[in-house]
Amino acid sequence: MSDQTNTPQEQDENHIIAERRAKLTEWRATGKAYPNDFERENISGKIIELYDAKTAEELEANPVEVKVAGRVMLKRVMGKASFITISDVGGRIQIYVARDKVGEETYTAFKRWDIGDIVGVVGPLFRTKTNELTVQANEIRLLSKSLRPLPEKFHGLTDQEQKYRMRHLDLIMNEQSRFTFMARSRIVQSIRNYMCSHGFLEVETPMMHPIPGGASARPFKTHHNALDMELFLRIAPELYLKKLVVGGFEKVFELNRNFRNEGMSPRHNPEFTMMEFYEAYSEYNKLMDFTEGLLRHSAREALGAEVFEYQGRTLDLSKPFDRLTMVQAIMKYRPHYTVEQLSDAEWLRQKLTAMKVELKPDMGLGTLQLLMFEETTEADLWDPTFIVDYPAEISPLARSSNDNPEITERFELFIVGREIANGFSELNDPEDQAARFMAQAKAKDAGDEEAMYYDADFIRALEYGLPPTGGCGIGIDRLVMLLTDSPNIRDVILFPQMRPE
RNA sequence: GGGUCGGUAGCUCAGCCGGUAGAGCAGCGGACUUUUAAUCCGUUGGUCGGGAGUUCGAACCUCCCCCGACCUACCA
Repeated sequence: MSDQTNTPQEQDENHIIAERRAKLTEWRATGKAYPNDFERENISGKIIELYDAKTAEELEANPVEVKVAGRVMLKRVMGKASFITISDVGGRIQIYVARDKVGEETYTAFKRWDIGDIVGVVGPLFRTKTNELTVQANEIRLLSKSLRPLPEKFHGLTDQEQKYRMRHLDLIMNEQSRFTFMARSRIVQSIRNYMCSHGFLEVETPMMHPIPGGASARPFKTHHNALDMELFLRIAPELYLKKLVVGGFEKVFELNRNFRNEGMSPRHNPEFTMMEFYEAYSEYNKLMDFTEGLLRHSAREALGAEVFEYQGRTLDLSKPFDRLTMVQAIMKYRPHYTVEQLSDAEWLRQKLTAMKVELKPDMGLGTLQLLMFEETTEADLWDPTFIVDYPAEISPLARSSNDNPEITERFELFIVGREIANGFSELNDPEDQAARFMAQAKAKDAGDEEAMYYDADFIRALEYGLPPTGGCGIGIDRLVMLLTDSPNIRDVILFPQMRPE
């Protein structure tokens, strides 16, 4: 396909692959290789669910014939009879293959098939001496030849890098990985259900933006040939979603990818999944209530529990989440600091400088408090905690507090020391928003690469009138990490970004 | 960016004080009609991540580089 694709000559070949290729050549010579006319009718897990309670006698009295297919995971040949274990989407099931049943020719061919091959089997269920529910093969066919050997059958694939680079192999070998991604699917489904059942409309807004907006982050750039224009992969859907609220879709959500051209870490992937929702006539306190409910719902759907273990430590989503300002949070977790100190910009400056935090001269009290919070407390917020009242200067899209123009009606939710969600009462005053954009544009000119652009199109939309609105984004990958006990974001992304091999 | 650990057969891993490479699984040949990581006998696989150096001799010691994991920092 592309230049990067290995040609057959370049592919790593070894004697095992050569041996399997030779078997494939034999197979081609004897008939149709890779047939697609096997009609699979049963799934292993379902068979076990339906018939595992049946005794050997019952199965003999009322034979149950099944047609199963799957990948050969284990193979035990004993002369004229063999056992194999095959794996399909429902799990694993054992097959008994006896020469007397399948015939001499098939049995001889079967003995040359390899672990990793995909086979189709037809026959009745029975119980072995050790009482394992097993399919007695009356027919067995090779459906797909595997040219590459699977990892060692007992230890499986353990190399983290290989698991990420060859997810297909990871999924073949590791039950845990299959479980994680099935759980991810259930979590995403449960979020959709929750949103839809609360009257939200799911929408899709552009991934390619002429002006990247809605967050403070560096974007990926691309180019549209026909329009001969620069485009950016979106860093957030926020501005488009608010336009939809202007348009009268009062409750909308979008569950999809964002792209940020920044560092990678166990908690950051360049493309990640976010669920953003907006609700007219809501505000940040109501959003926090709703977000709590949503997280409990997905925990129940995914795990059946609101209290569970994360990385060996209990995580309890059932209790009401703490709601603290940054100063309150610092004082709760670092009681040796006083309100007076934390309200004193000069004191904070000195303290932060001593902690080797880089400060800019124009940083206000709120930003200094935020830095202090990040430095001392953020990582310790294991139990779910909403941090509220973010400084206006770093929240250019959020509505200012009615009591104090320096702070906004904004929250971030922290769980196990990580940011999981970010929400606020939306800034719906077009003139205020225009002024905030101006300040951002100025910061960008001054060299702040993450500052926002002035988005005239968005201002024009606000000028038609955005109702009072609350909006929130939830990091889906990080939520899935919590609910699947995964320590690394790459464990919950099927094909995480990797350096080229 | 910094720190720690690692890269040896297709896979999982040993390899001590420097003496030129091992096991299990997989593969190949053989035995075996109820096995469970089947077992038993025999057997084929290696640019020891790459390069330079020290040495009579390097998987092992030194230096440089590449790749990865984890921690940390940065970045949201």
